[in-house]
Amino acid sequence: MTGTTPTVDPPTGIDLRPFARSLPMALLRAREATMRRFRPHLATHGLTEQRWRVLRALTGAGEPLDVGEVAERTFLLAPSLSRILTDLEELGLVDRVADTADRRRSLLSLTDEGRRMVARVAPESEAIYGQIEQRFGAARLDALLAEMQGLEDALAGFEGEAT
Amino acid sequence: MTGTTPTVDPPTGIDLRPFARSLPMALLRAREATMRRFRPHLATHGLTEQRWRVLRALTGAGEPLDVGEVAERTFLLAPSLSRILTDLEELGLVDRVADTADRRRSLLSLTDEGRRMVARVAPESEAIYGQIEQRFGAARLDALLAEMQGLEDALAGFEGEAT
DNA sequence: CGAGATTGTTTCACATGTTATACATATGGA
DNA sequence: TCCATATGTATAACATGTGAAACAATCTCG
Repeated sequence: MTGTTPTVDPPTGIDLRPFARSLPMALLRAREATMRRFRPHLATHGLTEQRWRVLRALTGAGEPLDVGEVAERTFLLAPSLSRILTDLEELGLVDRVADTADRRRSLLSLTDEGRRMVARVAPESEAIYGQIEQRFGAARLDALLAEMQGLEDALAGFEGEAT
Repeated sequence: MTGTTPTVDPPTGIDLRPFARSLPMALLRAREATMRRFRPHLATHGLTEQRWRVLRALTGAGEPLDVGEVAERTFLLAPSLSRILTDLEELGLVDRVADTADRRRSLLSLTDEGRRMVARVAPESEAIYGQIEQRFGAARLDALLAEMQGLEDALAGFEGEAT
């Protein structure tokens, strides 16, 4: 390190926060450090992170969900989810039927094979999570999760303030 | 909500952490909540988040950087960075010259136009960051950044423990 | 009832993420 | 010198992120 200056001062004279103090970068790095633990495990089952999120959402629901509901729970954007559902259907893990009440909707549920996949993947996935929890500290992790929720809350809805 | 059960207990009998307690999901949501503030601003200048990261890295460096150095600082993978550099070169914002000492490397620097772009974008970008800091609390934000660094540290290097 | 607005989902177009591989240049010995 | 290996970067191939637009079914209100 070169000193205690909190911001860089490049030749252009532009005052710009260094990456080390950038919240988006910090969140990105932390997430990558975490996901690096899970990806290889999921890959051995032919699953991507996002496909796994969809399977998880349907597992936790206990009843068929429409696409919008799954999008919210998995935090996937509609175009991504649409493609992923096509794949999961072809893999025989997810079943999609039209909603009789509102034919714009399709209702999603796990197939038996989908449930077996979840049953195979979940234990090791939870074990990896347990390792992370142990390494970082369970209470500390809870506090971190709470603070991130606090950040979301703080940032929710101050759209047009800089006008 | 249905109760105080910390984990879902779906019909399959699979014990799986709900999304609300998932660290990867929390990091994803927090990052998205943050980036949602910056993306429209960057878009008005024709910049994506990643292109902006490259410009920032070169601004802060003060000297030409090779591609690997930029990849590390921006946390971009080599294939993504390679494509982005092609774009930034075509936009006239970044200059790439072969390293005479080691011709495998190319050295990257901002063009004058690149510096002008940074000078245009940086002030509002910092202003948005300031709003976030104010909303969430500066000290609280520092603490959150420190904890995420702690998470990275805790997760660094325990690759083959679950064998 | 019927045209217009709304909603759920998909498609398009382009940028990036991710892994594996190719390519060129460097480097370290036999 | 020459080969084997290592290193820096780029390409390939596929999956996802992102914003905009298309599409079909539904709703609303005159």
